[in-house]
Amino acid sequence: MTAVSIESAFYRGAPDRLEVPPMTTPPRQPRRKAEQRAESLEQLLDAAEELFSQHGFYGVTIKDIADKVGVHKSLIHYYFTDKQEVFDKVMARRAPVTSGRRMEALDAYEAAAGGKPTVEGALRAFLDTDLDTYSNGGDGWRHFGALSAQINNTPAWGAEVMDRLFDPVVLRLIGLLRQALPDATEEDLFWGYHFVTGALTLSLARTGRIDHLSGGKCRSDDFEAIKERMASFMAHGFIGICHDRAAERRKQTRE
Amino acid sequence: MTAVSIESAFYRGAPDRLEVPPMTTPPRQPRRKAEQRAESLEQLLDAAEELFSQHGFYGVTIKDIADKVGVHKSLIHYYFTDKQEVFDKVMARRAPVTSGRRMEALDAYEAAAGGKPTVEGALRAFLDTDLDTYSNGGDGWRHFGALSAQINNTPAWGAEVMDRLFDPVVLRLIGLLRQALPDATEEDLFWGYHFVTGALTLSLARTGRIDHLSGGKCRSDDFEAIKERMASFMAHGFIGICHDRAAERRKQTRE
DNA sequence: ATTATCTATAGATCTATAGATAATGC
DNA sequence: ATTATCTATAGATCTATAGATAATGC
Repeated sequence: MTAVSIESAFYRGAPDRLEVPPMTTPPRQPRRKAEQRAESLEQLLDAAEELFSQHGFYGVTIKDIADKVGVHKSLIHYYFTDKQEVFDKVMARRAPVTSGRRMEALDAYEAAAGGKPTVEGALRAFLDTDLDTYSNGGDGWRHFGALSAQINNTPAWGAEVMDRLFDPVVLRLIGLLRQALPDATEEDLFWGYHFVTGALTLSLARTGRIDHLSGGKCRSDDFEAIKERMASFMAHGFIGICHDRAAERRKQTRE
Repeated sequence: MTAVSIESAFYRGAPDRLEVPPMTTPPRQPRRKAEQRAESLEQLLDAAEELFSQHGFYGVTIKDIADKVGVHKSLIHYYFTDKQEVFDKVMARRAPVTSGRRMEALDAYEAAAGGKPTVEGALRAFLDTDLDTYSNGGDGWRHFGALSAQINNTPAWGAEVMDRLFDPVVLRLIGLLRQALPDATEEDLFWGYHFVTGALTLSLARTGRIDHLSGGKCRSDDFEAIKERMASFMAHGFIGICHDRAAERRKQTRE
């Protein structure tokens, strides 16, 4: 898999300068050892990702991860210094992808909106892009989503690192919301975002709670149903409180 | 503390039949051993609650809990059969309290609304009651809130038990929302609740994320700020999507 | 010659239990 | 006599490391 991405990265780069190959010669067949290493690493990270997402950092042992892949537990110490590094690499694998995609979507939306972004438009670029990533990305993204949801509510597990990584996209979204709602206070924008991210986080966790609560009418896995409602719901929330609270401020000023 | 609540439960019960005391004689001074047992139990549950809320079920050892209280770790096995029971009793201590208070608040609101409940009114009974519980309840409730937030996003830790306990209040809330929004589909009501509970959960976790994201303008601990916005924000969301989606259904029918 | 994987093992920690000790209860 | 707490310890498990073995690389 990684061998494939190395190849495609090579072929994607600067196709108009083929006369300068960056390395000696591109290997015809993927080199076996590099391939083996990449595969083992990926399998271990996949297994760790799934187990961490189900039981949390402390609920998983190095042996659990190795057993799931079918290798000896000491192999983990060959590829990683300790369990914390496994966890960190699980995070480092996908977090920049979702951050990058949302940033691009917000850039594209801002360009398309021509100086007049709407609340729902900005939220759609942010939310629907992410919901697509997590719903079309297969098991790996599904587990990563559940793990992110846990981490989001358990700051002691190194949420600060995650936060710092996502800060730029979030501030980018809030910048667009500020344009769309010039009368909103900063506090209202940030609290609104807080509500949005709480709802998104719970969605990524796919707990199955809504399935049984609704008697089967809704399903945690139904990200299309979430996409149909979430951006619109939250946009009405933003606009509503800004309107209500601006009216209240005017009333207080008059008194 | 437990001695106190036994006493008050005694005095609260049927004050018009004082001639039939249920036990031999109410003890003038609290009995020392019962008091000691109750205190130890409470201290152990307090310590467990705080530690679990920070590190999760598997991140806490029996020794950690005992050390925090200053007793020997084997004492935990005297009061509880195993760690799982400690965890379960931590949950059993406060979960029924928040469930009961919200149920009472919804009953009171329905009676006061005289057949015409509003979305925001119902949400206020549900949300503001809970936010009050968690913000005025001291450290114990603060830790329990953070722990609940973790569990909410980690179904493998016995969230089903919690769910079943909270189902009645949630369905009660949704019943009121259904009255307030007779045109809403069941799916819209349940997904709307899903968004609400995600936002509430993140609030209870008090992660500090919004503090640093907003550069200090908002604080995770500021439950008054949340109360000022949350019910109103969510009510606008509910009304908004029901309106939008009903319009869309009419449009599709016409085509 | 280097790399990937496994075997063996040390040392720490964790849960759980049996039984001793010190306090309160009647 | 009963209850609350502690001591001692067994057995399991966990992390981490040293070193052997079996592959691939040049």
